[in-house]
Amino acid sequence: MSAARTGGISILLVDDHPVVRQGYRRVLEHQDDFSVVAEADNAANAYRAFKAHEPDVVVMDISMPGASGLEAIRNIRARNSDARILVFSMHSEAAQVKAAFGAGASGFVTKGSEPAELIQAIRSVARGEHAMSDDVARVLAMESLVPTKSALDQLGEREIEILRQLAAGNTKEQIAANLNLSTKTVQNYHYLIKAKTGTRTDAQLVRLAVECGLANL
Amino acid sequence: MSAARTGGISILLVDDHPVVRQGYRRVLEHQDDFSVVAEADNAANAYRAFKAHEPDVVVMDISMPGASGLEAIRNIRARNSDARILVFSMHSEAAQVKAAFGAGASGFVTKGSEPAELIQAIRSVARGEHAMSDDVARVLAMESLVPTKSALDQLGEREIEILRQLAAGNTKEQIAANLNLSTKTVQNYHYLIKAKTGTRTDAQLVRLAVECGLANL
DNA sequence: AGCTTCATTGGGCAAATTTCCCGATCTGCA
DNA sequence: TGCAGATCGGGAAATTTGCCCAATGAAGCT
Repeated sequence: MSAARTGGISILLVDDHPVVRQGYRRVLEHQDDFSVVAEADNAANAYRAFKAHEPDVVVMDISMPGASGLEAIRNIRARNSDARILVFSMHSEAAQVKAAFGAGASGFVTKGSEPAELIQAIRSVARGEHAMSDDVARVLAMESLVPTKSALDQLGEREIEILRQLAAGNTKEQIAANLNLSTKTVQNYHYLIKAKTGTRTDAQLVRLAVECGLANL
Repeated sequence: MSAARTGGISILLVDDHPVVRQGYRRVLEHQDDFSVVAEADNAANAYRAFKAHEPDVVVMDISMPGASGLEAIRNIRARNSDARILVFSMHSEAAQVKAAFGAGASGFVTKGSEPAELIQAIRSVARGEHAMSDDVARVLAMESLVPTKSALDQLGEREIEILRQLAAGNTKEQIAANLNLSTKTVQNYHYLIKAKTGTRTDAQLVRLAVECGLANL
């Protein structure tokens, strides 16, 4: 019997790790009014499963191989603009959260949250509300206080270009040659970029670039 | 009542994501003879929990922030060389599998495996056998047939660990603190790693680490 | 036009880091 | 027993960074 028809909440789980998926399937089904009606391990299957079951809530890990989870969100919303999708992610970068909501998600909970937070968030989005876990809210709140948009918006064109090349693995000499600048200028940009983005390490810079879609690894 | 005293298997779960941990806690406890006696969310707590409970099997995700899971494995084995530790990882890179077994793990299962594989592996290591999931076995088999010249093979364990933390974005000071080394030593390793892998830039190092499954981006 | 702003380009210089070199331990192993 | 290799760190010169500065040019506003 469908949970939807009994006043409960029917759920589609999307995560590429079977054990993990199976894991929180049990956590969720421990709630009497929850019913996991389907599972999917990638974006394409998520869309198919949604069409087949039209669940009340989709709980989705967006970091999956192949097509992006964001793509899956957009596809599902394109089909049913009333779909409730709760993103369940490892990370809580402001850019990722915004991208998820921008794609049509109704909620965002990190895997670092307590199970109770996930359960509560599912109930919220099922009611049509928006929800996010505490840590996500904190990150977004910080973001809104400090006028920092997408981390890239605070960078000029040249800075972005240099960040891109740095992330690509180019040395400062190569970048200077590529852009016809002095090594010193590239060095100054490197410093400025780190200052503006609040990163300490080059590795953090690479991660930032990848997150912002500047570099693909 | 302890599962150990009733002929069952007592388990310590180590994973830094509460929901995920809670998730497979339920998967495991669904087995009548399994009993999760403790949980931990980092390497240090894992060691403490092991001392306190002396479980039959430790199921551990080795990709955790701060001190490495490999370190935790070594610590636990140093205390009780009979400890059975089953690594439960996102990745299945040959180098990482070897490092885990080298550190004293009894088994290696990826999160991409079916729950049944995890359960079976736990039973195996509890009996004192070694175990690994099918995908891990396939990777290792390939490796033994065609010795993959993974860039990691030329690196020692310490070097790999330091590379991992560098790629994660940690500063040398943080790494030194995490591993209880002098900053100078970390510096020397950083230099050595770049020399051995032929990389010039930290960004290239990050890419290398990601390619080898050492870093999750 | 006159003014302010800001992106872009680089110099300077003290402080920090990197680069190589070296030796000391501590292993495992033949 | 003795060798090879991994691990750990010191030393010193070379290089880079961190942070200051100034000059230019292009908008943009009034």
